[in-house]
Amino acid sequence: MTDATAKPRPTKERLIRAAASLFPTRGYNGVGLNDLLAAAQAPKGSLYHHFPNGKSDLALAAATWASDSMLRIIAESFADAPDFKEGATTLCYKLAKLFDKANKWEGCPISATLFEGPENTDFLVHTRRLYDGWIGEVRDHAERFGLTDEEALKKSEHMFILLQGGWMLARARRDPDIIRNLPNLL
Amino acid sequence: MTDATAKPRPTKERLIRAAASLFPTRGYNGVGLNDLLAAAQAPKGSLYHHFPNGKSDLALAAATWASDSMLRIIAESFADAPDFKEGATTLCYKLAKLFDKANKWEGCPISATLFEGPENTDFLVHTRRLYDGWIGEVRDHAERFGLTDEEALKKSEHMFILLQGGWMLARARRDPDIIRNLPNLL
DNA sequence: GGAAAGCTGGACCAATCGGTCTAATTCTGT
DNA sequence: ACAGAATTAGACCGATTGGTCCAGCTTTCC
Repeated sequence: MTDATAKPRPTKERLIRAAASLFPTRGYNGVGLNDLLAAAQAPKGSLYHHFPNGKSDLALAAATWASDSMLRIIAESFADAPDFKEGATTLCYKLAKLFDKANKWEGCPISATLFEGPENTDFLVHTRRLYDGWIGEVRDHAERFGLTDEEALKKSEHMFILLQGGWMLARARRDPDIIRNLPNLL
Repeated sequence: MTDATAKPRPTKERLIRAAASLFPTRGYNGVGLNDLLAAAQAPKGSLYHHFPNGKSDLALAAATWASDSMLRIIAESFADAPDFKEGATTLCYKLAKLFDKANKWEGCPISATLFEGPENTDFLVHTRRLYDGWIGEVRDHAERFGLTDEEALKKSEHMFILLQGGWMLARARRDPDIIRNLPNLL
């Protein structure tokens, strides 16, 4: 079946990727363990070996993994930008492209995964930390472009809000252009 | 138990109110029929009498009901406003107050209820319609204040995006002031 | 008063949920 | 080659899920 030379991804990573793919589209409670395990091609034993707390552990890990991807995209977008606004524009175009490509119309990987999970405090804290990670990454670039600390913070929070809100409207309308137009609102 | 003179709310309405209260906090899949029925103090038979398609029907009705409440809040906010920005500010303050008061930190009643429901097309269509209802209501007021059609549309979509994104950040941070500050980003 | 319609109460159902547990298997270092 | 650890495989579990169904209670209307 699988090519003998291609070594398959380790199980733990397969689980995380499957979770990061499923949770944002159907939400934490909308995805069952069976879906997860089928998508990851892993048996139940492996799940509870790698994630002793089961589903919730996996969800936290998946959200972190997805968040790291986003941090990378943010960094790439601002890396070669001449100024903040161009960086933001690049970022929005990259994200819109993801929508186009996957045609999956998933929600924000953090919000969709963590907001509707258990009332657990861990989930709330984790959500906040990951959000702040995004905002912090954008803020760093804003400061790099000469904005004062306060300006940079405001700017990055503004960017975050637009992204989250635009994401939602784009999802409902199935229209990635909404995200592409976001920088005009900055 | 209940005052004999006070006639209880009809069952159908109790179900809708319970759904509109539970779904936004825990999401469509996070709320079971048992929770719903317990909160509404109604037996299962009543649910399927009033909503033949069960949970999904109820969710659609609850989202519509919540959306109507929001439309009313929007109208009230802009009714006596001298200009668009003041109307928007009043709206944000009203919404922030809801957060303060209920201390429930629920999500947007439409997004939380409908986005993670069944893959059903009805849900998507309904989401879009309700969203457009909000945007349309704001747009009407913008036009009333003399903006051109195009300006008004842009403004109202902008407002919507800020509201959705700000709502999310406010929820994660448990900080209603984020919503109060939204008009400054317009 | 009586029949029909509207509504309620809840027993009951198959399917699925998240989770546990243990035996077998595979990997690792020596 | 071998021991011990890491990992897999999946049978199994009780609880809960959304949904069906019907007997009975009210209400309404003639």
